[in-house]
Amino acid sequence: MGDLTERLRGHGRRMTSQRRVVAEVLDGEHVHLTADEVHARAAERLPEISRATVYNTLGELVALGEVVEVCAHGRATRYDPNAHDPHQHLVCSGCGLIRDVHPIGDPLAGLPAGERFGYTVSGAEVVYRGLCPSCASRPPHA
Amino acid sequence: MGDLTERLRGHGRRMTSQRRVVAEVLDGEHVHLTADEVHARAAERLPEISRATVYNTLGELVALGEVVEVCAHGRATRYDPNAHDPHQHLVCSGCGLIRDVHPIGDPLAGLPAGERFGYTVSGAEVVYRGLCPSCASRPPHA
DNA sequence: CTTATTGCAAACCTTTTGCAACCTC
DNA sequence: GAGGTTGCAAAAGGTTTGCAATAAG
Repeated sequence: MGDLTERLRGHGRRMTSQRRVVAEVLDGEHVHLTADEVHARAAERLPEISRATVYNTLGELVALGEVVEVCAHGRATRYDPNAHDPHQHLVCSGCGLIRDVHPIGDPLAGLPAGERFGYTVSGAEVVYRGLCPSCASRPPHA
Repeated sequence: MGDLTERLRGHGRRMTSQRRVVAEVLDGEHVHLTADEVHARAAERLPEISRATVYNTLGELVALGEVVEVCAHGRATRYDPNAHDPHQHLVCSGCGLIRDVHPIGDPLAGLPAGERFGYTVSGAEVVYRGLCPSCASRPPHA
């Protein structure tokens, strides 16, 4: 999978230790980290790395299509390094836990030409909402 | 359609001029306004209305299921008053223009039991991405 | 009257920006 | 060396919060 590092270089970017570390953090944890979490993990290996650089690098990776932004209603944006495996997200309305899921069929198929209003449609992001097992068993009293 | 006003009262809320004005703004414009735009339009009729109150009211309407939050990658959250007509969104990657669209079939049907990981899945939000006619005709040079 | 609701202003959090120093090619 | 990158620190949104004043039921 990984080697975002290689891909960054392949796109004409200079290879710096900061970019390497950010790429390693993303390759290592296949979860959906926030920019701040990426920064924290990166800082364990490269203490002086700045938040700005983490944002820069994440932005580049997103622009290159190597990482996907997952927008989390209100909260901080999360970054999904699993960009090469087409998938969607199942988000718990209770605790926010995100799981990767693989729906059947092409989501684009559901949008007929008559509903495209002249747009050149290139993709579809689906967010399934529900309660994870642990939130479902514990009613949202509080 | 509208009358969010009635529904707010129906949910045991006190009826205030602020809530009425916010509801009217949403009922009137079936576009996807940001909280700030709602505040601006509301202030035309009720100059002293505060941003905090607009946020409060929008939050209540969302909690009551009368309005849907549309999260706009990075930019400010937009509010969709068209909550009673099940639909999805087609977003222009160039300028951010949002259109309501009605896909064929139930989006939930694409997620088989084996991909639900024990979640109680209750809904699906789909964001179709593409370029609107005007952005498609003008290459993203700049 | 009771207490939900408001307005104000300050606090918060996430993300962006300006710029000199730095390091990769 | 040249210029892409970085770190810092400040600024910029967008949204939330605390609390006294206000007004709905």
